[in-house]
Amino acid sequence: MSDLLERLRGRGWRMTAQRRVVAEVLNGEHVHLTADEVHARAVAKLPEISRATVYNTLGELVTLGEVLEVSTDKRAKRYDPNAHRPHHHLVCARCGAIRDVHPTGNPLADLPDSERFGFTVSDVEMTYRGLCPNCASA
Amino acid sequence: MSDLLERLRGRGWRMTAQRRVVAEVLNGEHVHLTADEVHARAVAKLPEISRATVYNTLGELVTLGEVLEVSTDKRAKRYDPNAHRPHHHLVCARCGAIRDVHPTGNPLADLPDSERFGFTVSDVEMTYRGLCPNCASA
DNA sequence: GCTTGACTTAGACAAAGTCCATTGTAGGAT
DNA sequence: ATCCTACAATGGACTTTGTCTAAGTCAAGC
Repeated sequence: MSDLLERLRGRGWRMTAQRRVVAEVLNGEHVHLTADEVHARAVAKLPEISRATVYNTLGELVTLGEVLEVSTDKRAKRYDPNAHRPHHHLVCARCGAIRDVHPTGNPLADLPDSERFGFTVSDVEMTYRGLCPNCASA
Repeated sequence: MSDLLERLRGRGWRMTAQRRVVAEVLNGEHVHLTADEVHARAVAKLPEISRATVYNTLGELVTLGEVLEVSTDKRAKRYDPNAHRPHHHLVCARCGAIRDVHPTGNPLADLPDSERFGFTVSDVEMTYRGLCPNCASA
């Protein structure tokens, strides 16, 4: 976590209380929070932080590649602090719980040229859907 | 297209002018429209149709499995009338163009049990990202 | 300890979608 | 053919998620 702050400082980031708090929230719990949840947790640590700042900071972290935006749920973007190991997601269709997963195989190779329509394909994002143990038993 | 209307009627759907128009819009163009675009096209055919009705009808079509919700873009849901042949999506990172694609392989089999966390996994959604020929040459 | 430009703030604004009370109507019953 | 009624549509207020702006604040270099 302090390494994250180090990296950011190394990139010429001006370190402010607000940015530190946002970075701490993301590093603290390895879950996938929405911007609003990040804001709520940030407010708990620094009451006067504003919504705009949280949005700005999240946006900067995404630009810097320190955090990923995930949109498994169609309501709000979620932020994934685990940006350094590529991975996909497994989402509970009922409660929305998200886990990081690492499928085998190379999905990029599974898209034949004839299915590329001239696109330069650079990335795949896979979202597995199902029911988590809790929701399945309910 | 009339088969869509037939199927719906067969399922006890009450057929109204509004629903017919929405179904026609979706069947007419095999592109991925946002709810607002559907609404705009529906208004062209039936000026007094309301936004809420379009949203309701789209939601019902999704529930009935006649149409898929796609959220490749994080702004708005898009609706994919091609619900009967399973497929994935290829999205241009710059202009947002979407194509349906059919990768080879079975991505569900690529998720080992150890990566399922007790979930009952039923579905995968793959989004390939890249640049379309137009945007790549620009 | 100043200065300065980057950062933060609050609140207005915007886009996408939902809710609800009221009005309308499809389709079965008569 | 007409009537009934449950289901559907309407429109406008509301909510959620996110962006923008003008003015104030402060981290860091000197």
